[in-house]
Amino acid sequence: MKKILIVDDDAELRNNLSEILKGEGYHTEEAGSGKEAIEKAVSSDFDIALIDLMMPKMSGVDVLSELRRIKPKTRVIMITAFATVENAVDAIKKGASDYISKPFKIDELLTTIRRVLEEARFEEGIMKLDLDFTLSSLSNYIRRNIIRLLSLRTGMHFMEITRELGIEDHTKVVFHLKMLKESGIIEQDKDKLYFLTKEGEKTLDCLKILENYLSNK
Amino acid sequence: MKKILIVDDDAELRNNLSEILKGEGYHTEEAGSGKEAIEKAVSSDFDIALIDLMMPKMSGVDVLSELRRIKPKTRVIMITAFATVENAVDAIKKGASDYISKPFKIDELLTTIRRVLEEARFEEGIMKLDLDFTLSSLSNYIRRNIIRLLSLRTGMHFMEITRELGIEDHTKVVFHLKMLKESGIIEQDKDKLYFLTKEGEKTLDCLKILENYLSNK
DNA sequence: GATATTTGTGAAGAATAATTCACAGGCAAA
DNA sequence: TTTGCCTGTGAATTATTCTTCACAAATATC
Repeated sequence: MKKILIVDDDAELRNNLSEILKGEGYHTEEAGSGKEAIEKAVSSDFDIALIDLMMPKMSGVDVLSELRRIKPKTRVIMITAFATVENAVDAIKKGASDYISKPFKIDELLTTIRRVLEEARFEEGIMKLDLDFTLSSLSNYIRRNIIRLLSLRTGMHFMEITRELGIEDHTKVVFHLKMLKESGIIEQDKDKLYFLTKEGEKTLDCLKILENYLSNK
Repeated sequence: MKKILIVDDDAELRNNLSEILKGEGYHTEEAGSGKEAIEKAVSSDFDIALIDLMMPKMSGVDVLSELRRIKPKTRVIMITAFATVENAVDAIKKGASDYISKPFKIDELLTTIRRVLEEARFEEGIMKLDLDFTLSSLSNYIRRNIIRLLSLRTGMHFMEITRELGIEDHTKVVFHLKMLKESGIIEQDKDKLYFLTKEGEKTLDCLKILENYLSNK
């Protein structure tokens, strides 16, 4: 069940929203202030936070910023009575997923929530793919060595790599180079020199992190 | 061929040592000062550095510290004329692999070198194994999910896990649980509850690190 | 231009990992 | 005692990954 945090200083509106969302099958919690919102967010993982822009003390934008910092996975939908382009753009820039203005039709809100959840699901899938890719690239000893080699001496020829690895059958190296190329970890320039891509450097970082972590036991 | 860097301000001793070690089948290079030693170490990977503790300007301990920083894989054997417990302990604490005092019998030195090389080989093997293990455990989606599950809710029954994963064929889960058990990542108590081991928590940490790293792009 | 070296392709096969299926002991509830 | 669910085993099958081999285009070298 998806969890939604409702942040608004208007208790009646909070209650109404909460009832409606519960009726739609969501789990909801309410916060009457920015401070309360952050406290609840710390102790629990919400899928979505509906945040009123205009609140006394801590403004909605402040709550947004803090929430994004502590729970980057929680999607934020900003709600406000005074819709201006500036406010909206500002909120989106600061990481809000969407922005709707009071008074809103409840269907509009529900649609927005569903879309944002769908987006989250999709992006999570993308991340899963990235992780799979990275891990499967790193899972092979030869590929790890190729990555390390290319990080030390950037721009190596095929035969250089093969010899450095001490592998007799060059087509074996071709195989792993191809895999790394397909994963976007390495690339070749016009002179056939192999390089680590940006992604490849990130992957190498991951490897180093793991090695460090495992060696400091 | 193993590469040894000899660091001593006494040119004659350097030469003698170098000749002997070459005779034993090692590749050697010489450095007459700490500065020179670091320069050579930067541009080349040595398996072992023999460092005299007492040198003008940059002391052997300073060379040791710097070398450990830039080339952690190079093993260091400290050599000194004035063997004191304090010096020895200090050097070992700072990462020297061993410590011998002048005048030394050449056999003593050769034995020490062989032992240190053997240790290095062993430790490298262990680390490679650990890394392979960890990566292959993490390389599977189902296993990653099991690890995550057990980190959230420690001590789960087999069927709980299976249902939570939404997998119909329970024997599939058995397979991955068995693999994780064999890898020492999870274990079962007398009530058949599954738990993450210490190693498992470390593995989970690795996973989290990677996820965080990949998501903040 | 001939020859050698580099940099590949594609298919077959071996090795390893993962899934599926048939079955079974243990235990708790009816 | 029977029924049903939990927790498995072991073997057969399928999928995936890796290696090997026979061959070849492109480039460099003599």
